[in-house]
Amino acid sequence: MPDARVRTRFAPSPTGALHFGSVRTALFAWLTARHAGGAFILRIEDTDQERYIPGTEALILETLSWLGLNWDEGPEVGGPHDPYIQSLRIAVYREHADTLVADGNAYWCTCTPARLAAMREEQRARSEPTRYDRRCLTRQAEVAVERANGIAAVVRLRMPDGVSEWDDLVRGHVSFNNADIDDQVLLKSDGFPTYHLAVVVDDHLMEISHVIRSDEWIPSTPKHLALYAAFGWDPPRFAHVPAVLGPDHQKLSKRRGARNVLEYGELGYLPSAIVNAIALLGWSSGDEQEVFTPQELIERFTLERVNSAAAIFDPKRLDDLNGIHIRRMSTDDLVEALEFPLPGTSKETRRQLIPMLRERMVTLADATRLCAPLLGEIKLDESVEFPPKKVDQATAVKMIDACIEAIVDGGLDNHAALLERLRAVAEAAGVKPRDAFRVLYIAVLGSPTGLPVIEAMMFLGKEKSLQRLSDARARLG
RNA sequence: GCCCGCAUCGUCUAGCGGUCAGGACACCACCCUUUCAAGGUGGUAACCGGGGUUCGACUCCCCGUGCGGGUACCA
Repeated sequence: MPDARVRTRFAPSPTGALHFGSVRTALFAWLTARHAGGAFILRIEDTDQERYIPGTEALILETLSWLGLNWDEGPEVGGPHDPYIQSLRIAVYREHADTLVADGNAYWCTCTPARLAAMREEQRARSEPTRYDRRCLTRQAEVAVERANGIAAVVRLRMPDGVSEWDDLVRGHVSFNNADIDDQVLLKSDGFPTYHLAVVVDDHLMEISHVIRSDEWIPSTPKHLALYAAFGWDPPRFAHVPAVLGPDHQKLSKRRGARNVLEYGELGYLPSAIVNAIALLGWSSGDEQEVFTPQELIERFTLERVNSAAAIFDPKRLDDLNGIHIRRMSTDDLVEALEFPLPGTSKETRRQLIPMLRERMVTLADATRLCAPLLGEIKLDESVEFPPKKVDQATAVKMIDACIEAIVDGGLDNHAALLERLRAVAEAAGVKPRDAFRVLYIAVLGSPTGLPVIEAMMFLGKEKSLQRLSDARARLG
């Protein structure tokens, strides 16, 4: 159902590069917007000055762009709700916090961190939930004096009584008893808002219709709902997507080695394959299709089909999908994509290589290894048996001599004739072609495996091929 | 401690009271084959445990267990 009113956002904090977990959340939000024909907004949540890591903001934009997750409003492109960087919107949050205090939905608090810590410790000891005891709420006149005297103060949400509940698009009905929920700090003593205040104010002001975020936010949602109610605003729909776990069953995190998604590009993974792989982490189409282009994903994706259980990322699955996406690429696109793994080659050279390469790459980087014997000299590897197993010296000599002879006679243009002639020699020697041909692979490529040998020789040309064959012939004695 | 969530092959998942529990990755075998791949065919492999509800539970309810998350003047 096209619905231009659907507005989703991805709101990362610039505290590090994006990993598969965060990118998947971004993807789900992007797909939801694109599926509906709505808008996708990017907002930078940099309200924590302590954790800010310079440069990561640029990294985030680069990652999303590389993956093709384009945003309609946000950094670089602007939009009607500019700025989209929270540290530039401090006045807005401050104003809203004042309103909350004026209406009695929030209050100033001057409790010290030390008192708070002691309080929580006692609560734990009594098996009670840890939450602010509202000491300052009962002494607001004194707090006002303290503030006037320059004592550090924060604004806390006055969590209402009752129950908080909502129908989560992936979880279904969720409810919390408000008595278990803390009076959250909304404005820190440094004047910056906490996430909770900023996210609600911005999501409302930016007209976000669907808040799609990771499920670690579930316990905070009652606080957000209380804020919407306090402001008199309609809350958005919520969709809490499950976590992505690493092979150790722990949540993906930078510490513990979760890779920066951009690194996958350097390793030769395609954006479309990565998008496909992470979409399948928690989402399924409902039929048996598992290979999707980004466009197909846009058509098929709905939040209702997102699974609520955490998923472990499987690199093998990405490899499989990457190979499939490479095989489905057009030759022109491959010519471009191969420039990085095959530096210094011409477009024409890459075009010639592609037919041999296409079915053999898991990542684009495999092209480097596979093409090395064709683009440079072969390296003699001591560990490569020559002649190979199941082939005796005499047969090896016959294969090489026959190959040299055939090339001298007929050149390299007639692929079929050359193949036929070599097969005949192998059979006459009583050796299976599969074994006998290994001799040629080692001679021409330096390895018993690799690109198809006749095609490789055609690429190398007559002179170079003959040279390698006679070098190998000499090694056989 | 307190609160919340999740639970099907090793992994990602389908399933929405009655199925031989399906697919994909990985793995194994075979076929194809100039190597390696790719492709094709087949195979091994799962409903966390215990109670209910029901004529009948993977499916609904409860308890337990396990795992994850929250519990901050971090997001």
